[in-house]
Amino acid sequence: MPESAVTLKDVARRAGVHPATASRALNVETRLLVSEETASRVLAAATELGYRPNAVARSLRTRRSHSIGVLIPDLNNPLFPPMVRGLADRLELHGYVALIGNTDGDEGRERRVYEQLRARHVDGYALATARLRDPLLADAARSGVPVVLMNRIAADDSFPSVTVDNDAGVRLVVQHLVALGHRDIACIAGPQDVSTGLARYRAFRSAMTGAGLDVPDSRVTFARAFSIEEGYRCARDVLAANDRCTAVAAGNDMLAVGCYLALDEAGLSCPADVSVVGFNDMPFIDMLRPPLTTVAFSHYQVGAHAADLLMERLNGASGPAKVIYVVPRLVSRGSTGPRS
Amino acid sequence: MPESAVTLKDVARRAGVHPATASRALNVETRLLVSEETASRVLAAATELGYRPNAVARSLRTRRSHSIGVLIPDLNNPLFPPMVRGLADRLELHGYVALIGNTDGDEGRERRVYEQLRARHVDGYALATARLRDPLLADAARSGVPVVLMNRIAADDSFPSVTVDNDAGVRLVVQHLVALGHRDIACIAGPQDVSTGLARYRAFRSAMTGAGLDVPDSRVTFARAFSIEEGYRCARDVLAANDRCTAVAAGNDMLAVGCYLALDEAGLSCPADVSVVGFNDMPFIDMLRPPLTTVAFSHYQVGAHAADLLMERLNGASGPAKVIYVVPRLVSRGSTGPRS
DNA sequence: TTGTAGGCGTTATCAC
DNA sequence: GTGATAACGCCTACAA
Repeated sequence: MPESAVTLKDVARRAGVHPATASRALNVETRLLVSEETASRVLAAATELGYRPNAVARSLRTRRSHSIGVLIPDLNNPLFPPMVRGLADRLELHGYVALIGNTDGDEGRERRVYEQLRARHVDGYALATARLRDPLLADAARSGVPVVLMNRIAADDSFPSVTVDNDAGVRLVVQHLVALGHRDIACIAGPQDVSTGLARYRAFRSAMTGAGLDVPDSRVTFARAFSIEEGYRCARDVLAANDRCTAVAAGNDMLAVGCYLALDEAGLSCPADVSVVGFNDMPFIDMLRPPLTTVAFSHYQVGAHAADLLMERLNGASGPAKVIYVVPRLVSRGSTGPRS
Repeated sequence: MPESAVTLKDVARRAGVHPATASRALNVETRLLVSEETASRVLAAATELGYRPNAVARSLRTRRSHSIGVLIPDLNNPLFPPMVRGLADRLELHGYVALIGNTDGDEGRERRVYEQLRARHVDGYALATARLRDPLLADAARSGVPVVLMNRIAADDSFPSVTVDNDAGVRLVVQHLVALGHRDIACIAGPQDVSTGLARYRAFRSAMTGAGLDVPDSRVTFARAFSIEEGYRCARDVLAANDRCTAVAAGNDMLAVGCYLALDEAGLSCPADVSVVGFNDMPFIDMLRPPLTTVAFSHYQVGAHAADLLMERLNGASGPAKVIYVVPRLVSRGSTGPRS
């Protein structure tokens, strides 16, 4: 296989036409401008020479890089790889490639990666890092680059977004626990500056009220991050309050795992003493002991939908931003049982 | 506000110099060619205007894209995200960005993604997908693009590579099991067409022999993939052979997890009836029940080292290919116990 | 239907 | 030291 030094000019020469004609023949959009016969001659020459168009030169000319910047808060969180897969798979169908950046939830790093990607002239962004009020989003909006939000959405509906229906998910959680006889239910809420944290917390309060149950302040703690460590810390706090809750609704699976650790430490058994419910049904969470009851939805679909919304935008659609809510379902496993 | 349409020409005009001079002033490498005074004038103009160099145009001219293609067999496997992080973090220090492609272990897909990245003129590749004898590698070698291998290496040492020391790791495993009194040890080996599968299997045989222990064929099964499903299938086979092994050494953690399932199904307890050891110490594996005894090493470091080797190559180093072996250690957890 | 020409933004290579 | 000029590979009015 020869070096990819084969250029359009080479193909043209081989086919006995002008480079411009070769270009037209090779581009699907403009092929109809060229005679059937020369077109096939050019195509033949191209394959013979192993011609690969130079994407860089093309980008410079067309001002489209056919690449999408993707910002992920934490690629180590198993929730995100499937989302990235869904996004990248779908983008690939349209000839786009994803540039993935990890931000560690750090605002400065987020900004740096964003600018890096911008310098590479990505055609759009898919952000899984959105905070409810996010200066980065404001900038992005101003710059006019298409942006879609995954998993987390913004406070206003100005961006096309894909997220799980957090309200519905939390309702399922509370219903499940209530059906098992639980009335004293604690909440380990996620960070309140991102939509998933806030929406689930609010939904929890509202679902509890709807069930005629009280939520004293001592039964709510707020995690500063969706991490195992924070789940552990918060669960300890709740347990220390010592008001005998029989179930815990965690803001996501990571927090639930932290909760497991705290229960272990306190010598409490799950679900015999305390039931635990998570959110996300992330990979491997069913392998824990006990397997975690949680709210499931297709992470892959979130990414795939996000790609679709982005493609719409890139193709010039410009109506109001669509917000897609993926439907969740409760997966009942071993971490929840009847009230003791 | 539209894209930062501010170009080098704008900066030059504002600074009252020729674009070429502005270019020299802004490029660290060539700044010394320009007078101190004009340099600072150009820099000032650049910041005032918010100039961002156009990476695409620069690539076209310099034939360097400052991007690296990364091929991952399965991003959903928690082993890989930390490796990608290590790689990307290190690359970023040098102004490079990683384009990540997922291959699903599928050869066709792998080829497609590779070509896609090539069309984008990546400056090099980091491959975590290498088979021992890999046609893709042959092509890559011929094309002259720098390539490094992560985690899996090739049959010959012709590529700079980073991998865990599989031999040492497996020796630790066998020593550990033998010290616990086990003599009847089964092996669930990974695919033999990749280095991790083959090296660990061979090391197992050799370590067993070294310990004076026999390895009948009935105690070895070969997984067709490093997946939970295959681990389950293989473990069932081994158990069906019914020759009372008391320990299982799995080719990696995924296979070990599959082994857990088969043991559960057979009504056997781990570690009371059968001890299980994995390899990789992948994230979350310590949260299983029982927590898996396994061989640990820094996944992040593998990626980081790979980036370093790649940078060396990109900077023109051309000696024989270095192969870095990361040192493993055994992490003893709850899945191994004394021979029953 | 095909050829011509110009330029996307940057940098390398000349002169001055 | 700085300016001029010419590419890098491709696309697209416009002309023929």
